[in-house]
Amino acid sequence: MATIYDVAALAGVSPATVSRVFNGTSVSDEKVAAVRDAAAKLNFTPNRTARTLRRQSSEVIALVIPDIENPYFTEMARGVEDVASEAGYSVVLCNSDSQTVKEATYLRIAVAEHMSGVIIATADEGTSLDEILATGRPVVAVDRSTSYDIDGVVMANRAAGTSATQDLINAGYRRIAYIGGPEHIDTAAERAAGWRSALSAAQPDADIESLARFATFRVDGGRAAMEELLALPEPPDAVVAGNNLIGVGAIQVLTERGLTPPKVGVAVIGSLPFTTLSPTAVTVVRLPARHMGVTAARMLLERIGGDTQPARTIVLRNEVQPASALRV
Amino acid sequence: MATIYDVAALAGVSPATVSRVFNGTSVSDEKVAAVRDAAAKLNFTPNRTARTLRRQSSEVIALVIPDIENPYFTEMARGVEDVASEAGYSVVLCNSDSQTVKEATYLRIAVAEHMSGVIIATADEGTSLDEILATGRPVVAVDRSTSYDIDGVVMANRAAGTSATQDLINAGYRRIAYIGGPEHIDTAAERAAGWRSALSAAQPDADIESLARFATFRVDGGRAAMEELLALPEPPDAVVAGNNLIGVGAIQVLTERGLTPPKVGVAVIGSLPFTTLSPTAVTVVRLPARHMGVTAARMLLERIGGDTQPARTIVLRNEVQPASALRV
DNA sequence: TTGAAAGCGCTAACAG
DNA sequence: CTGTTAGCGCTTTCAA
Repeated sequence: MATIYDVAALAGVSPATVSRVFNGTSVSDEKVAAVRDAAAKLNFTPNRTARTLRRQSSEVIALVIPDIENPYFTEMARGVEDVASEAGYSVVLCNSDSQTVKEATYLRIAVAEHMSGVIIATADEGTSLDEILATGRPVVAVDRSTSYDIDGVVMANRAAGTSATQDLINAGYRRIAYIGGPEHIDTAAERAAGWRSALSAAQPDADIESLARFATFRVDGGRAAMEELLALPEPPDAVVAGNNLIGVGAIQVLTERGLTPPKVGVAVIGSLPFTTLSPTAVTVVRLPARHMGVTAARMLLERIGGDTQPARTIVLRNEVQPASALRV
Repeated sequence: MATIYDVAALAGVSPATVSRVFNGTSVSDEKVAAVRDAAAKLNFTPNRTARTLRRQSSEVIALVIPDIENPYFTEMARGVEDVASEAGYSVVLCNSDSQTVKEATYLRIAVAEHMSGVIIATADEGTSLDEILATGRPVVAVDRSTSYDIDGVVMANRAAGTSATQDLINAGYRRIAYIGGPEHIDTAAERAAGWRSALSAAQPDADIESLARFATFRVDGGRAAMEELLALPEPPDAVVAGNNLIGVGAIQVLTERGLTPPKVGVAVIGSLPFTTLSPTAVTVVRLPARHMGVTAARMLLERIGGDTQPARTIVLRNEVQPASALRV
């Protein structure tokens, strides 16, 4: 690979001038032309590693997510990527697999590779951001909030839980179960709280807690919990799914048993991007995942640019897309 | 951040010795201990940028895929990641969005960042690997084959097309349409060829081509094509979907019109990871995406390790999971 | 086995 | 506006 020295020699200028041309500082027009010519002739691409070493920062941001196979997070990733690449930044996608150990490894790499910032959907309460924050790098939390004083973007989780439940109540369902993610994840807890409040308001005397299940935020979690609920002496006639994958699992089990929605009512918090259901059968509380990514990326870029205002948390509203099929 | 010099000073050795400790070359036991102590005390992490600059290569591989929101590719990414991280490599996921321009940018970054190798599912025929190959870096093609003499891992696409179609024929369907990806993508062309041969063998006199549609490899592509097919004077009674997302789109349209499979027969090439259909309603030709990622990563790692055997192409077999629901 | 020293390619003072 | 120069932190000969 050609270096800045080769270009300088060919263009008859100093290496510093070549550097300046590629960094937009003032250089006379003729020299700019000469340098560009030479660079093109040599097929020169600046060596990013050297630049990074020298500058102590690179135009790369890390995006750490707990599950790369969840469309919710990939949709968010698209949002991040679009904003970042627009601004000349590349995005490195890191899959923590919900493990704080992997998370820590990626965070360490981010520092060791001089990345300019991090957007992270934390695995759980145990996530430590102390080290990365100590380096002064900006970090933005997405989807899940943290105990750190940093920027964040979250969904209106409690409201999502309430709307989902309310829609089912309005449709005439009575025994409305809830299947959520692990209780120690704040999004899961909030959504459950929304379900609880909507349901207990409608049915003050009902035994609500026996209808709650906490699973993993994955398809098999939803399946297992749904099976458990159906095995109850008095099974539910509807269910609120705490995220998209749980929703898929629950619907799969229902379908396999001939209880296809709306025979049993289903409301899902999160979109079902690849659903093959009739669009009117299930209530969906759309979570603006892409928008969350866009917002987070913008905030991070501002911080990278030197913005020092106090930490903000932005809460994104959801949109309810009610099931219109009649109950059977 | 602490540097190698800080550690050296604290441990009472030379920087070179510290480097050796972290690179596994021979150092006396006492010094190893001293260095490790000092490193721990200072919370030292080697600066990867500096190492990369010096070594002219880094333990990072790039994975370039055309659609990060397609579960097929994220499943593959998981396979790559698992193998790579096992071997101490990080994976940078790059989304080309099926655009050769974006692809070229990422390839250039891979070089400029001294990454050790690339696994790429090319956007289309127009993809140029000349530059990256000229740097001597190993490149492995996945999913789609290229015109270059490099390692590759592909699915048995033609066989997939045949099996899918044959299964529908066996189930008694007659007018079996095909919706595939863009014809200039070789996977799409091969799968179509499989459909064509199976169908023309079974129905030598039928006008097959009027039942073929070429769309994008996305949900909306599948939807549009399915609508077109249903608008035909003599609509098909079954359809083969060229990939998972096309399948989703086609099934959505059918469901919306009350033609839920198996009323109209559907065979999908690729898994439907988040399907909410009855598992017996649709024929699925499972493509081992994770396995493809694993295989590609292993091959790449071998090449990075200096393996110079002639380029290999590995073809992965699929597994047909027939619909068992009876035709209605 | 160990240390001294020379860069990897680039940027950013500092001079001019 | 332009060139000279000194490193960024690490690895790797080369000597000892």
